[in-house]
Amino acid sequence: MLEKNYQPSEIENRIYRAWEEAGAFDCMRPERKAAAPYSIVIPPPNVTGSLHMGHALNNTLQDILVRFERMRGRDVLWQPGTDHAGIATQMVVERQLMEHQEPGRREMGRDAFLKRVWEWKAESGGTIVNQLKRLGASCDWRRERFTMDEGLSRAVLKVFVELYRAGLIYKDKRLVNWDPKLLTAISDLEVQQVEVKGQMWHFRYPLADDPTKFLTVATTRPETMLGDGAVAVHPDDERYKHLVGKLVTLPLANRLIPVIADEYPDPEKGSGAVKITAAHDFNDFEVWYRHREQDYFRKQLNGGLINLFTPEAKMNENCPEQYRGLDRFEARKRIVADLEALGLVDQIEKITHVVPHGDRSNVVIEPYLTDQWYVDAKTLAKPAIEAVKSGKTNFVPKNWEKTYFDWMENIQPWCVSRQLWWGHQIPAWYGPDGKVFVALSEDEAKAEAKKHYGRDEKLTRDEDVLDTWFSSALWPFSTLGWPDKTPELARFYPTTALVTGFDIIFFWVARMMMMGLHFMKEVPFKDVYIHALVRDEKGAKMSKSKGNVMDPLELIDQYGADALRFTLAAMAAQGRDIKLATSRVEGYRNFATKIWNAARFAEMNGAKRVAGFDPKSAKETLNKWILGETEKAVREVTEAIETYKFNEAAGAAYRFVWSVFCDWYVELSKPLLTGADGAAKAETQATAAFVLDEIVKLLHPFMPFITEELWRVKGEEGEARKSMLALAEWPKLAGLEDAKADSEIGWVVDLITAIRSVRMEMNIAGGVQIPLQLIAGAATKARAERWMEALKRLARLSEITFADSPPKGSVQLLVRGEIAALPLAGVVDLAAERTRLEKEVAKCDADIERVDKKLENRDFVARAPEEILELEKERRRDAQERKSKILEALERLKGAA
RNA sequence: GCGCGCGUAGCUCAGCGGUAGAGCACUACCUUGACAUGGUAGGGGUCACAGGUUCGAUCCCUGUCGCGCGCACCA
Repeated sequence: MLEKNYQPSEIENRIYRAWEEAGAFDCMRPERKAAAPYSIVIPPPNVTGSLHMGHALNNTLQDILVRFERMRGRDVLWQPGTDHAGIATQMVVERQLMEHQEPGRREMGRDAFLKRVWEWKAESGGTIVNQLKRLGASCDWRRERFTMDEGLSRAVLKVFVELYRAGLIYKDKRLVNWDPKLLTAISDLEVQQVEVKGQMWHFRYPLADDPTKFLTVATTRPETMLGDGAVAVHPDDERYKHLVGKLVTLPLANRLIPVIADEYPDPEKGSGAVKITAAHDFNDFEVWYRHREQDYFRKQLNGGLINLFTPEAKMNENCPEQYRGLDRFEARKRIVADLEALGLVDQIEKITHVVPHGDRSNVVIEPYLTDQWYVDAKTLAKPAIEAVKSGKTNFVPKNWEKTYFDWMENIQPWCVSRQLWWGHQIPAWYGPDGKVFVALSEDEAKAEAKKHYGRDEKLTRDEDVLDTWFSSALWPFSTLGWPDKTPELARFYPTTALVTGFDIIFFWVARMMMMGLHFMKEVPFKDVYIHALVRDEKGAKMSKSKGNVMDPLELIDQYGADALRFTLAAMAAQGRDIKLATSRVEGYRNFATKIWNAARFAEMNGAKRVAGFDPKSAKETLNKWILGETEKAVREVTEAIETYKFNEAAGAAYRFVWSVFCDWYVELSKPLLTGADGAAKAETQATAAFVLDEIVKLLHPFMPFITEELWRVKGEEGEARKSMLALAEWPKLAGLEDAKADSEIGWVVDLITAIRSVRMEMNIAGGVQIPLQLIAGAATKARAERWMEALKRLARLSEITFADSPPKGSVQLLVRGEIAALPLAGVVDLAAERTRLEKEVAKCDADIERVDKKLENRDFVARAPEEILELEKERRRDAQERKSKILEALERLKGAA
């Protein structure tokens, strides 16, 4: 016996365990050897993270696809795993050390620190996996991987070495985005442009020839002036032409720097003269690069590039003594003050400008000249662009392809080295002279070094680790066992679909494309489904600081995983953010209850599954009708999931279950289930059980827990079922739609609805039973007799009789062209009834007029397609007929008055 | 500056060349034998605005206004 209400919390854990024990999510199950493979790799969450709403959406959608395909008989692999998330994880552990007032990572040293991170991983690493299970994610957990486990590390090593040997990874000295808080280089993608209020300082640099005259430059970062190598002006700028080639004095540093001509300065902007600090500004670096062979740069220290800030945030020896070792903002203050004292500050403007910030540290990024490792992304991007152009990989929705192309076609070298400890250490060793040996192991590097130097030399390994996204880029093949030739790799690569958020198209999708194509010679996935962000109900991004974060686990506790999943699916329309309100989750929790109660109804009425029940054998009109409706629903849901229209799939299932099955089939089946006709009763029980089974299958990808539970409980002859719904066969129905059944049930529905409506309008109390008189032909009479009991119950009728004309003073309804009369003279106000009918007539007139207008339009008649023309004509006929019937009814009413 | 998207019922959103839909909220009524986490009925929309294409535009095109996002630049 089912409980009255569905209690998700009592069932979900048990069901999930049952799936795992049955190996329901295992790929390569023996019975599916011949089945077509279907694979998805999970976007690996941070191993020490916890489930947020974005994960909930992302994994719900994947789970829908995976469960759907599993039921369709495919050999499904949903490959799970977690990411080591270099910067994020290292930051968390460092914060912990600080909170516990323990020594910092530099004091404790690399090995001890890494030990701590591994401990933290061991401690918190299972959290997110368990949370995914609570959501119902049907991953093959046997195959769970971690980006820093042994196998994946081997893949990283091999990729790095091979790309290096192919010249696609190289070390280069160029400007990087330096994060002064985390003390590491980061990639362009990790830089966020933030609009801030700031100031623009205008400084006067005295001319060397004539110190009473000045050249004015402007800057937003005064402290960088100490590293200036030149002042640039536009070659056509008449104001400065005479100064080109002359020297100016760099104040405070007391160096002479040249005035050079370059296209870069915009004469319209500021003073038109730009200070060139090549080691601290990307544009200035370009200017320097163009002029690097000129004497005036060559003579300068360090090839003309003066680095002010070392990784320890100290200023180096090129910096005047009094500013050394200062924090950059402190240096800024002092330099401005000192220049002011010298009378060299021309003006200070208040401005709003965009300043680069580190996405993790949230501090201002410093362009900084260092040696880093780069991937030649431009070369790798070419086949990755081609693969999407040729349709080997498809983006859904398609418009994301443009974003992908824009970025890929302008791709910059990818800086992959990070000055962190947590991650894959770069497999590069240096000899005493700085010569680099990139190799799969230290031994291999030593051997190479010996060959090079002719003797054993002490080698030191590169301290840096790789960008986290480097290992993520290999995920679709590294998780399948690459570089080994595993059966899984052969079977499941390329994967079928990738489901991810638009925010990591560049970080992840693009890079998987590049690496997959390079190393596997095939795209990593055929479809990329890009979903939107989950926002709060007002449309704001969820963030801890705003306090508007919704916790998926709390929602699961409160409403059940199925309700949350269904909500996310129902709202996942392509190309639109999800604004999530708890009222929606509550609504779909109610839906779960509704399904539960429909099953309870079936149970109470002895609707048990009949083995071998053939839906085509149904004789009863009602059963034929619901079977046809089921077929329609199956078709809609199937097509929608196939095309990644999750919201349409969820909507179709919802409407079918609630508005069709519960609202009408259940109600109309009651007389059959309690009636005397044994054959009809048995068929209805079997049909109800059959349709309920189909419902539970259709909903399973969306609501796996409740459906699995109902499947289990509602076995044949009431026995608990041994098989798992997760492995059951997806509904396949055909040839069940029946026009005659549709028409009869449609009439019943229309009649009941019309009577209910008029009862309300006439203020007839719900408990009052009223008589109905049908003025109808033989066919309708037969129908009415067949549906007598249901009609009486659902429309609250005392009796149904038949007559040739309506009794005097009755309320007259037009249902499918025939009059249904409610003899209510004395009960209802006849004047009100007259008004009601007059309104009906007016409505008909409006309809007729609208159609007439169209039909009078020659162009319409000449150009509209045949079927539209027919439709309109039919509408006119219908409205006309309706109108005349109602007019007759009005006459009769008047006659009665 | 370049690109993408969005303005549809009070709210959150579907839809999309052929008479506007859902959920929530609202109003009224109903404890009828699956379900009050329910049922029944109802109110509520010049589909942002202006042009154009079309027999016909909420839907396609152009522009305007408003909002959001991404990328690039800013001495």
